[in-house]
Amino acid sequence: MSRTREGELAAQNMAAKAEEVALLLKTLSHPARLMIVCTLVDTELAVGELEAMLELHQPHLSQHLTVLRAARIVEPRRAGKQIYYRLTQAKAAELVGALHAIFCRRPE
Amino acid sequence: MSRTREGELAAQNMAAKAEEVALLLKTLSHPARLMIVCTLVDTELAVGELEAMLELHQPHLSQHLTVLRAARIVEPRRAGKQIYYRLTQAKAAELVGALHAIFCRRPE
DNA sequence: TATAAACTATATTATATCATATATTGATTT
DNA sequence: AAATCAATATATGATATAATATAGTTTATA
Repeated sequence: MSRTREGELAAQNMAAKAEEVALLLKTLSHPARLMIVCTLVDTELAVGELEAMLELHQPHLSQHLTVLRAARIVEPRRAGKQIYYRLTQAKAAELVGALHAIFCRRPE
Repeated sequence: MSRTREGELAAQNMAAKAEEVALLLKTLSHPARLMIVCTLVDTELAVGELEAMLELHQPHLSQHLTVLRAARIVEPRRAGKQIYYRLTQAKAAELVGALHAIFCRRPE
């Protein structure tokens, strides 16, 4: 295979992967959504609990949860009047872990 | 300090940090910009080289480089007619490394 | 001054955000 | 079982921001 043809393929593979990852980053690139995902990283929480912890207005929170649900980053479970959310994507959880390690560690 | 006051502080600290990180994610959440940053992760490259590797139209690429420059993720160095770009933020580089580890590893 | 490399401006179109108002769903009381 | 309440979701609309193509501009060298 010619070198330029190889380059085209490499660019296309990279573009496909970049599109997938960029989409996830975009979904997480709002402070509220990032906080939601961070808060859910090691526990399931009801909407009302998130609301209290993050100090977000209810419809606003709900709208962001809708975005995260659509992206399949988060999944709801109904229990009576309340709806509990948890992370569903291992990769998203790993990413949050990495972000925490990079940006929230103590500066040496 | 009261428990609710503590909670407010925690929420505010988290919000401040989330805003910073979300901004970075947002800057990287476009496929072209993500590819640019990935490509620069271990080498400096001229605009023309990026153009060829990523198969992007020149003004399009240049506009994305402008965004990355404004975010101080990338820095230009002029050498004659050409302008070489390189990463300047250790944290951004670490993030790209983490993304690579999470999303580009072979599935087991 | 002509050319190559890269940047900037402009205009169009598409998306995202967020507040307010309204709807749904399940539990509780009468 | 109808009315009510509490928890959450959805709809709507106003405003802001982002993406991208085309055209024009700058800078450096030959």
